[in-house]
Amino acid sequence: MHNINFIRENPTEFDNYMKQRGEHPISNKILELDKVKRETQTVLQNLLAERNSFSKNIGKLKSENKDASSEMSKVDEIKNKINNLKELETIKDEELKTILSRLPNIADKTVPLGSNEEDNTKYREWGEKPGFEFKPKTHFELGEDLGLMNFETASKLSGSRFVLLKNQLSKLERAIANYMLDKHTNDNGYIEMHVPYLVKADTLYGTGQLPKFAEDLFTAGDDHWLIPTAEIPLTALHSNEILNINQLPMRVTSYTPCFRSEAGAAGKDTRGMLRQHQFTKVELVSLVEPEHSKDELERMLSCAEGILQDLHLHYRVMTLCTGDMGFNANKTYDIEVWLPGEDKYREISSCSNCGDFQARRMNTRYKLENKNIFVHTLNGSGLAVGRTLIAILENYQMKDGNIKIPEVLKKYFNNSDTLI
RNA sequence: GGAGAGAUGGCUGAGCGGUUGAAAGCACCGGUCUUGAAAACCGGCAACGGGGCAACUCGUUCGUGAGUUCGAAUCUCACUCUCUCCGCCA
Repeated sequence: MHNINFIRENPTEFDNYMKQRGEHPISNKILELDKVKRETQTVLQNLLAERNSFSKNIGKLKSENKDASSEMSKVDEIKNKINNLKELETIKDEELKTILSRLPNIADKTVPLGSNEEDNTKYREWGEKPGFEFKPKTHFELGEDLGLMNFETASKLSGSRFVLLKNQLSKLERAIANYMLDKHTNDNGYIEMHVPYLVKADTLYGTGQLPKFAEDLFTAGDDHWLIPTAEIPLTALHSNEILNINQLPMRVTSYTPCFRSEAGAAGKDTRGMLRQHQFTKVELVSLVEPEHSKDELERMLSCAEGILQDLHLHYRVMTLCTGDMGFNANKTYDIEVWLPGEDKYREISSCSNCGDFQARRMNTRYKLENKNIFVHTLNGSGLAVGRTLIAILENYQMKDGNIKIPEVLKKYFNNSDTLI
């Protein structure tokens, strides 16, 4: 949610920012609504003040056993006006909120301008593509050949975009998650959380998924929605609260399943387990003071990169351009891991600074010298577990189709060198 | 699922339908005292919004939403949540 004061003071600048994000100029409409609302509010409040003073007077007169009928009839007159203005104010306020709640965050100055992923820029890269003496297979070829990855059974149970992992692959998924959580909690200062996977619409509004992106979500009825990422419950932990400054920075992590309808992705990545309705992810979330959020984004990115480095997986970091960034973010880095089977880089983590955009929506503030200040929120995958499993399969495959186990994961496999 | 109790400021907790935005205590901030700290004492301390250059002022908010009333934290209704007991249960 945007600060209306900023729009009042910088309407043209605001429109330019929105244009970068692919929106039409709208500040005129916003300011007109804002003006009418405020004018209405001023008149309304004066009437309320008048009514209150009459009412107080009535109370006084009655306690003195005097006649108050003329005061009472005056209040009666005011009442109609009050009701009409109240209605008008509510309507204008709702119109305003409808518009504001659907506008994306403003991009940071350091974000490259652009309209789609073609315009993303490379921030850095690490490692190099592994060489193979044979043609590397895709993860689903490897998984199916090993008999440990099964799409038919999953689709029998649940339809398309689900997968069944068996035995050592199921264990690998668990080992990856454990490794990530251990690292983030032991070395990176994150507190592990076990969170609800169903949340209320209010919560999703706060983090920005609603009202605009309802079609991307699964709902379980009765105002229960399946989380598309642990970012939702983690970021909203302190919604409608005023934190003490010594609670910041707050760094939390959680390993959860994520549920996404993939509404706009028909026909995309239909083979394999790259794009599923359900996947697991270790999520990182930070709440920080405004002046620290830029540094925190770099820190978070490094925490995510650290996992890939430990796994010796080659990757590059992309700075998303204004047109490719998500709704909430003022800046986003995507980490793209190299997948030799696909012969492509694929997103395995996305780290975003949301500034105070989400904090305004969910009303999370902290107290500083008697002032209440919106926190800045950041979220990042550290990492997507399913895609990490894919990356390990494709990068650690051997000619015979067996998979080497990365050094740091061996402890979860009785120090075995290979999966089978 | 059945029966009962409750929801008030950062926390605990008072609150006859009429200066109650709300007592008191704790916490917190400032000050006095002290070599320093503690204790004691004094003072301050809700949020959001409108108007104003400002001092300031007005409005809204006592779980949420409706209603009664000239006036609601206080009365009525609905909903949500929490707690206790019983039943069921991973």
